[in-house]
Amino acid sequence: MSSMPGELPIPEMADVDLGAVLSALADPHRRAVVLELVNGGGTERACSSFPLPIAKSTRTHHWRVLREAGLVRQRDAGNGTFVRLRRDEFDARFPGLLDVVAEISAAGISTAGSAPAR
Amino acid sequence: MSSMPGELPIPEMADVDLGAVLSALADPHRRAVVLELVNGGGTERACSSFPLPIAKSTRTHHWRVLREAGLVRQRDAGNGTFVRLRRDEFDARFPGLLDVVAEISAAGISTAGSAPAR
DNA sequence: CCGGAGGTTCGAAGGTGCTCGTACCTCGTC
DNA sequence: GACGAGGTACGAGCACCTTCGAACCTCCGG
Repeated sequence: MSSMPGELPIPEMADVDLGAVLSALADPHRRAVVLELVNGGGTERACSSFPLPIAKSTRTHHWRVLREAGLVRQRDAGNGTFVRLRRDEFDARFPGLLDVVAEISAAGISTAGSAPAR
Repeated sequence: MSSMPGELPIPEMADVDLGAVLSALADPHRRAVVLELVNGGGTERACSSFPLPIAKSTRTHHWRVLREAGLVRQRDAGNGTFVRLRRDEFDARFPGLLDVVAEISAAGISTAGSAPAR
């Protein structure tokens, strides 16, 4: 439990369940967020910088789900909150999962121009 | 739409959504089944051969979910039904996903202490 | 000091998912 | 033909998920 200043509580990676992870990634909004984080290369991002077409309170809900599924770490900094993928930890516990999901999503989201088999 | 004798209707693989797949795999019972099928190497198996501790009607429900998520093909043969992974098709559309999930699950099922071969 | 942007909490509504029991069907077997 | 194993269809209960609005909080900037 990293009780660092502003750091929101997250589960021990060893306690994270694969079912919870898959459930978290099953939602389009959450998957889109994780996608951007993966493509962002481990950079920390402001929660407000994601163009999600949903209410504020719904966002808070989704951040909690992602946090409790062990996917992200969230930090409270003054007037805003920031998220960071738990890349290394997560990959150690679920090797290849993030990469595979990211690659598949990228292939499906592509501007239908370079999309292969269809 | 394979309307073969006894073949239950399944979606075109191109129409299968990643979210539906992840949802399907998020359930422990369904994941266990898929696991066994993956480890079974493409072999067809009787639906009744899975030791699921749930009611008959609940099984039917899970088979439908797996079918509609594009994961399995189901065949009605006389007094029983049989399932088969849509291995090749699925891998073409979601490369690596089954392998990754299978490997992670296998690692988690092991006696949780010994470092499994990786 | 005041306003607004960013977030959280709470409660509620609507939908979906997992579960079951019951009823019913279809084979294969005796 | 009767019976049982295997399955499906249907309805119900229950829990959870997603969504929202309203109220409230905390900062930063002017």
